[in-house]
Amino acid sequence: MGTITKALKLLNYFSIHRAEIGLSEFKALSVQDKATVYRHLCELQENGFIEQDPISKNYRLGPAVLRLATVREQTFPMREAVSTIVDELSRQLGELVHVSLYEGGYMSPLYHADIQPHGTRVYFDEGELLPMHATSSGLAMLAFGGDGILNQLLKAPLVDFTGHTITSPKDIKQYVQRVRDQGYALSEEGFEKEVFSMAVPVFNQGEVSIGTIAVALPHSRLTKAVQEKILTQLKQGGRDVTNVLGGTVPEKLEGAWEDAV
Amino acid sequence: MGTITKALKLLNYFSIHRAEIGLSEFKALSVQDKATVYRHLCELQENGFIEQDPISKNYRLGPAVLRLATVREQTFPMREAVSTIVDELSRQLGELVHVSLYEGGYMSPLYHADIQPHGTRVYFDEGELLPMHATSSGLAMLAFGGDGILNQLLKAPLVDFTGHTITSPKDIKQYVQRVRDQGYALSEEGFEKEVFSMAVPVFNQGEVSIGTIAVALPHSRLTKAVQEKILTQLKQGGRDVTNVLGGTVPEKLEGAWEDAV
DNA sequence: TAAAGTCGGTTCATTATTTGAACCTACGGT
DNA sequence: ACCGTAGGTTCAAATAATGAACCGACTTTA
Repeated sequence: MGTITKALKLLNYFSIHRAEIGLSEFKALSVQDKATVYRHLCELQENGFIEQDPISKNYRLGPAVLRLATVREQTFPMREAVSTIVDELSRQLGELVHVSLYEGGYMSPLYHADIQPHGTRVYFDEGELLPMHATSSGLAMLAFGGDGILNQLLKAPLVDFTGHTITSPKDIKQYVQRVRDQGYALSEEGFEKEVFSMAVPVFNQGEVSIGTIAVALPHSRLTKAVQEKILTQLKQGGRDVTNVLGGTVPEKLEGAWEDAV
Repeated sequence: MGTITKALKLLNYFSIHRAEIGLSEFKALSVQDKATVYRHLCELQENGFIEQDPISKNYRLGPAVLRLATVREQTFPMREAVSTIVDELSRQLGELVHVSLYEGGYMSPLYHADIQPHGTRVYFDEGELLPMHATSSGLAMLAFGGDGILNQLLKAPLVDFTGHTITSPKDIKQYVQRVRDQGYALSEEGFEKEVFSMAVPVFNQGEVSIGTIAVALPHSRLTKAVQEKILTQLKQGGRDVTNVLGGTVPEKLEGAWEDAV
C-alpha cells in the first residue's frame, strides 16, 4: 500500500458516528505508527482535506471535500441524474432505494430515497461505505464489475457481520456466478439483522459495471410477490440509471432482464 | 513537498472548465514526470477520488469526494449554517456575497449567493480556488489568519492577474497591516478586471480566522455611499457567521467593527 | 501530592518507497 | 510507411517515509 493510499484511507474513518477523530484514535483505527499517522494528517490538513479543532485537537473533514464535490457535481451531475429515478422507484415500491458506486473495495452510496408508508424503515447512511461481500449491492458489483474487484476482495479475510454473512471465498465465488446468471443479487441479513436487500448493476460507457441500484426492506415485509415486484422494477431501474449515465446494458444481461420492459 | 501533497494537488486541477484531464495534460499542468503523475493518479483512482473514462482514458473526480462531502456536511453543516446569512446579505445589498475558507494556500468558496436586481453580475464559481494576494477574501485572511499563511504565500512569486494586482512582498505586508487596522480588505480589480470586492474575516473557536465573508460587484456600481453601506453590513455579516460557527470576534477587531451593530 | 497513564507532538538513524530516463504499444493523421 | 502523440511500464538510483524512543502538558488515581 502506497503512502498516498495510506493517507486517503484515513479519511474513511470519518462517518456520521465519528465526526471528529484524535491522533491516538487514528493510530488505533489504522494500526500504524503514531508518527506516521501524524505526518499523514498534517499533509491532509495542509491541503484542506481535514481541519483541526483548535481546542480539542481532534481532526474533522475539511473544506476541500466540499469544494471538490461541488466541482464533480457541477461537471458530472450523476447524483442529480439518478435522483429522479431513485425517488420515483422508492415512491412506487414504498421502500428504501439507493444507487451506490464502487470505490476502493467498498460500495459508496451516491444517492438514496426512502419515500414509504410503513412504520419501520431501514437505516441508511449516505456517508457510510458498504462492504462488498455482505450487501446485495456489493455482490452485484462483484458479479459485473470486472475480475479485479473480486480478486482484490479475496486477498483479505471477510468479516461476518450478522452470522448470516457469506464469508468463505468458495461460497462467494459460487454466489457471484449465480448473480451473473440471474442478473441480480440478494442479501438476506448479510450486513444488518432483519434487513433484506436486492441489487442490480448499472453501467456507463464500457462493459464493466460502475455501481448498483438496490432496494432494502425489513425482512418482515418480504413475500414472494413483493420480491417479484421489486426485482422487475429494479431491473427497470438498472436500465434507467444506465441510460441516464449514457451507458448501455450489456448483452449478457438482456436474457436475465427480459421481464423488465 | 511530500508525496501525499503532490497527489492531492492533482485534484485541484479539476474545475468547471476542466472537468476531465488526461495523463499528458496532468503532466504538463503539474510539471512532474509522467510516470510519477501516473502512479499518483492510479492511487487516487483506487481510492475513488478520481475515475477514468473507459473510452477517452481521461480522468475525472470520483465518487469519494461526494461521499466525504456528505459526511462533512451532515456532521458539521457549515455550508447550511452560513447559507441563510449569505442569502440574506445578498438580498439586502443586491450584490454577490460569498463565504470562503482557507485551504492550502488558497481561499476555497464554501457558499455564495447572488440575489440581485442588476443586469450585470460578477462571475463566481464555487468550485474554483481564489488566490490570496489578488482577492479581498485572501487579503483579509492573510491579515487575520495567523502568520504562517503570509510566510507561506511569500515563498513563491506572485502572479499579476490584471495589471492592478499587488505582487511585491513589501506592498503585500504593508497592505495586510492596513487590513489589520481597518478590519476589512478591499481589492480593486486585483483578480478580475472591472470587479471590486470587500471582505472581512470570520472566526470559529480560536484567535485566528478560518475564512472570510465577501461582497463583489462591478466597478461601475461602486460609489462612496455604496461602499460605506456594504462595509457596515459586511462587518455585521462577519459577526453573524462567526456566531453561527460558535466563535467569537477577537477584541482587536471590536474597535474597527464598532459601526456594525 | 506524587506517581502513573494519556494525549498530542517531535527526533533521527534506518529502511523502503518514490522517482524519472528510457522504453513499449496503440492509434490517428499524412 | 512514416511521424507525432497518446497512455502505460521498467529498473537502477535517490529521496522520502518510517518507527522506537523521547518530550511536555494535562488527568486520573492512590
